[in-house]
Amino acid sequence: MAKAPPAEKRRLILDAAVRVFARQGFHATRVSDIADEAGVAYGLVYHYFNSKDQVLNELFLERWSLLLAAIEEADRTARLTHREKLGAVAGFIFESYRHDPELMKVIIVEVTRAANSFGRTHLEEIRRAYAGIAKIVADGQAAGEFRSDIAPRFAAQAFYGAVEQLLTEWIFDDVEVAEDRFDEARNLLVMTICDGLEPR
Amino acid sequence: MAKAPPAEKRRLILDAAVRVFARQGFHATRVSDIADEAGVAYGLVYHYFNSKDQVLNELFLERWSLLLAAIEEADRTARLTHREKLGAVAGFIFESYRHDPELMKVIIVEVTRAANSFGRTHLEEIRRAYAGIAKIVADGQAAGEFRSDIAPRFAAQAFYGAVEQLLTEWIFDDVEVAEDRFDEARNLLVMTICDGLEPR
Amino acid sequence: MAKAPPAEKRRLILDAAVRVFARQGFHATRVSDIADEAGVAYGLVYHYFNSKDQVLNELFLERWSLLLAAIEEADRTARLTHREKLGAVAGFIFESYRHDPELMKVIIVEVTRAANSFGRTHLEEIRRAYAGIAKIVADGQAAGEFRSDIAPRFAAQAFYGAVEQLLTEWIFDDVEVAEDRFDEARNLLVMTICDGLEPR
Amino acid sequence: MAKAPPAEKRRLILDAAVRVFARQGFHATRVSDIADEAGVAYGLVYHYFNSKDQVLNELFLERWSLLLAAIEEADRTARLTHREKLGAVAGFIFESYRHDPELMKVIIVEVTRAANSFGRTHLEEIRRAYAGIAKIVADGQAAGEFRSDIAPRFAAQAFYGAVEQLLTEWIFDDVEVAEDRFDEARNLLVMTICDGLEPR
DNA sequence: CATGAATGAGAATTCATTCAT
DNA sequence: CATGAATGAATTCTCATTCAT
Repeated sequence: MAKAPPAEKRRLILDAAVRVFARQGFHATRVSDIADEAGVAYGLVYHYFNSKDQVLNELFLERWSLLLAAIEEADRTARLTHREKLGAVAGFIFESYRHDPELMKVIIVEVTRAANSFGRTHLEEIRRAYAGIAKIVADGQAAGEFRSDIAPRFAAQAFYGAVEQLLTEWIFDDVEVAEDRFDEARNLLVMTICDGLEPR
Repeated sequence: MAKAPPAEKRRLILDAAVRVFARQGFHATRVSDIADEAGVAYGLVYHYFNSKDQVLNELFLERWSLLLAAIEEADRTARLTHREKLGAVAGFIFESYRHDPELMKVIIVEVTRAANSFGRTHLEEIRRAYAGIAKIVADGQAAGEFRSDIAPRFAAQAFYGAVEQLLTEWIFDDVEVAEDRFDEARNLLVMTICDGLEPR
Repeated sequence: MAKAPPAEKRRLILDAAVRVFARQGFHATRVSDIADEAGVAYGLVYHYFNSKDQVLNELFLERWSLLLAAIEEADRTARLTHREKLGAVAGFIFESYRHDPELMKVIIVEVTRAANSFGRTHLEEIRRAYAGIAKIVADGQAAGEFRSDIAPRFAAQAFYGAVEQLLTEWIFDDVEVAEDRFDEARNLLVMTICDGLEPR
Repeated sequence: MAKAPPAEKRRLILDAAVRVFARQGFHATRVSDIADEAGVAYGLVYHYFNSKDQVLNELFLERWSLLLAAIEEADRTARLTHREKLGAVAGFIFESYRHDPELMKVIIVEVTRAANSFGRTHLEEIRRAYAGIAKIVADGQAAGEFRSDIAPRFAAQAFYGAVEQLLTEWIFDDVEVAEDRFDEARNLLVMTICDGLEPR
């Protein structure tokens, strides 16, 4: 009989933390809330993590590294146009929300939008994503696919800001997002940013 | 001799709160920090406000009502194209940052992007701004100025999200923003959202 | 035109204090509550009184001195039997409640029954009443009207304790006491204490 | 080796609270006083109790339930006359004081006589005791042992009031009560209430 | 690994009292 | 006399973190 993976409770705690962070926010969450939600003893959280902060850090980094990888992959995929690459990035983010809305809520609300706390801590990681998007834009410009009078970095900000704002609305709404909204959001977003609001 | 305005210290406290909230974040700010910064006694904060929360609420509402007014005014100004109306809105927000970056930092970081705390409290007010922008878009569509296959509400989100993301970058950077960046940001943003990234 | 008595507001404050002390208790009453109830400015309370404590002290002493006088008068009134003298004392107390239940509530709850605060402060005054009642009992014993195997001091305690307990019940009930209950209480109390529960 | 009872410190805190409440009164007692007296850390008080109030509530209920049981037992004991039953009740209360004067002080001063705070909270429990005594009187009347022209409830109030007043005197005196005073008090009290002050 | 009792620094809030006008 | 702004000490309760078992 295979032995159970030694640290399955670690995962239990991380997953529970996502749920309570999403529900109450990081600040309003006590360590005991996490333990209760996970069904483990108070002290076990400190057995696996050094602090409450570290739990959030880990959740963030775990997910954010996937985003960075997705951006890089989009960037590397030669058969895609640059517009399609931006679509792939937006699609990955919206898919992430579809897959685990609570985790995405926590990451956005508690980290990427928290300029005074975790946002600052992870600023470098966060900006790596912006840089990745900016690179796609820059390459698109070099290929003549995008206009060149908008700085890539600026375009990346506008793009990412629009994406996050849509997510934020879903988060605020606090209702299940209909399945067809995810693809729609990706398509509309690419359309808006690449084609613009004015008719061609 | 005219009597001194009765509640000048109230203003002193509000202004001091902006500075410390901007510097340390709302959560990390103790009421005594506000009092110290304002140069008044601890208890006076509670003489004028019921709680630390109320101080932030008041700061937010004070400025947000100006934004709502600006959006409405842009909406009402007949001589402007709808593209120009969006430019006016973006311009007002960037100007607000130029005028008082600390206050804008506080409002964005602690309220509009704080979905678990004050963002929720002021959700209605916040959405009033989105609705105002969406109305401009809808009117632009009706006038044939904007394409009609992007929902106004969606476009408003993308627009506002892009604006706020740019502000957030300035906030994170924590360095004085050069004067010419404000107009540039407004123009580029309108260009991006209205014309799109792809060349025409 | 006769000038208004100079310190009528002092009275206003005392009377207001009775009402709020009765309603909320001394500890839960803020000085501002008293001022509000009296319809005067915050600081005026401190113009007339040195402290919140002093307000209560004055209310107590004002009323308690009347009780002491009543006990003495009963004691001095030669035409009364000693049983009638006790009746007069009980009657005065119950009448006091009829006349101003809020004041009596404050005096009993906040002073005579508050062994850790004002009860201790006014212990001497309070005991003066017990001593007065004990003297009536002692005289009754000397006159052969009361049995001599119960110490006067002890009898006085039992008597006063019974009286105060009845008042406490009225206080707890918090409903208007029917008019006929006052005389009834006095008569029954004298009957109980003087004749005893067992049939003669 | 038997494991130490898990919550012995809980008891330590309760006992310490009795001492400090008795010494300083509930209001003048800070939670840190309790912790210091118990020799435990500040926070441990809040580990076991939700608030300072709850500590007092628990002390009260713990002991008051014993009183209620004692009254019921007296009521049930067929071999006793009703006079003896009253004697048993008074005896139990005086014994309680002998056994733990500090606890009785706290209960009387902070609860049963505190009409504006804990007295109100525990009114129902307190009145259960009065009702129990009244039942003994009523049964005594039915048995022809007591006169029937004094309402049982009234008699119970007078009886309990007399008992509590005697305790209050001991409390105020703040000196050790001589051993022989407890039995004497019970006997005299029964004599006073049942036989009356007037000679038979 | 697992438990949860124990610790104690920290922060918000209250409110009696003072004082300048 | 009258006002109410200003002061700041005092105290409760919270909760992250430690640690003995």
